[in-house]
Amino acid sequence: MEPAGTGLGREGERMAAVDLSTHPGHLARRLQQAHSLLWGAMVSEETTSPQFAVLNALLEKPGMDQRTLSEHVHLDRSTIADIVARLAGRELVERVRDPADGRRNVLKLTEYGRRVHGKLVTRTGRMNRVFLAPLDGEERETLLRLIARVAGAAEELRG
Amino acid sequence: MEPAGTGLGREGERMAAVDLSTHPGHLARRLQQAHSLLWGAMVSEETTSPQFAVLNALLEKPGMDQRTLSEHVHLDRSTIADIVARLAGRELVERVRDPADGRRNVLKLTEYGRRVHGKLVTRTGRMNRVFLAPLDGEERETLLRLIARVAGAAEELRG
DNA sequence: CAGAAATACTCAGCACACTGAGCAATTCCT
DNA sequence: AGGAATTGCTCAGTGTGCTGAGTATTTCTG
Repeated sequence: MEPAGTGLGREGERMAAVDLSTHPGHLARRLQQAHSLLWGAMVSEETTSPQFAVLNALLEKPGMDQRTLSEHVHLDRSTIADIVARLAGRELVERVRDPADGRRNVLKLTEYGRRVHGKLVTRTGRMNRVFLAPLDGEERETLLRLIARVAGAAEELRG
Repeated sequence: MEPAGTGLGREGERMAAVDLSTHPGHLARRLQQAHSLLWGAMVSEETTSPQFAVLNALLEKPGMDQRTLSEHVHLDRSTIADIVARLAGRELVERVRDPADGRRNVLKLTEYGRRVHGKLVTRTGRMNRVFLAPLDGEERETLLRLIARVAGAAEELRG
């Protein structure tokens, strides 16, 4: 299965360097980085992609608390707190303490937040077409499906 | 080509929420995050995946300066400086001013750095098998190839 | 050879993303 | 009802990753 898998170099080489282009983690980082650069150029410099994910989730399910939101967009509770604080500071999101349960922050989009989301949806569609331009329709679908499968499985490993 | 592409909601909905699982950027972030979690559990808590990429590049081409290194691993010059500083602090990497060109830092692995790299290579192989376990052999190859194509093309867009 | 351009790096500032510790509020159990 | 466990959030600390400004060194040009 592995022709020269362990990478025993010739002569006195102790351990050969590895080809990073076969490492999914390295590729994932490059992909994410390339995406975030393109996002800044084609979608928005103010609102980042994770921020958009939060806006989108809150449009779909207003009234969520931060924990539920964090599960929804697959982000850490602390990270969500940071992002929500920034969005609240920019008046895109309204965050109020739940009077019925004093632990929770109840989150909703503001009218302005809905407007911004709408604008970003359009631009995001354009950007995704450019981003995936090197692939044909079937390849695009395959890529998204395979990433979702690997990411989903890895996320399962630690609830 | 797009059955209901623009997402015009029924009734008075202004702009429907989007399905993030069709957004490569969101999936890329999840993939990277899941990977980094698994890395911490299966490979190393001290040495991160980008740090390993740097060690690996320096094993392959000792004597590089930071700029060359940054192109090699697709990381920013500032980010490389941070990472190299951490690795140098842990005595994994030797960083000396080039006497022939006082602008450059010449970088090399220490003997200790080579030992650490060797240990990580083995563990990284194990981890990658677990990470990609949900896919069969052909799917793995496809996933890596498609990511590399999209990332490479996007990196081209801005030299 | 002196000034200008290019190169390599550093530094500050911001955003994301995690862990672990701690606080406050609620719920559960006796 | 009262103490324990759970839940939701915040805060501090670390690492990754970018931009933009600034510094030092080398190279290019007149």
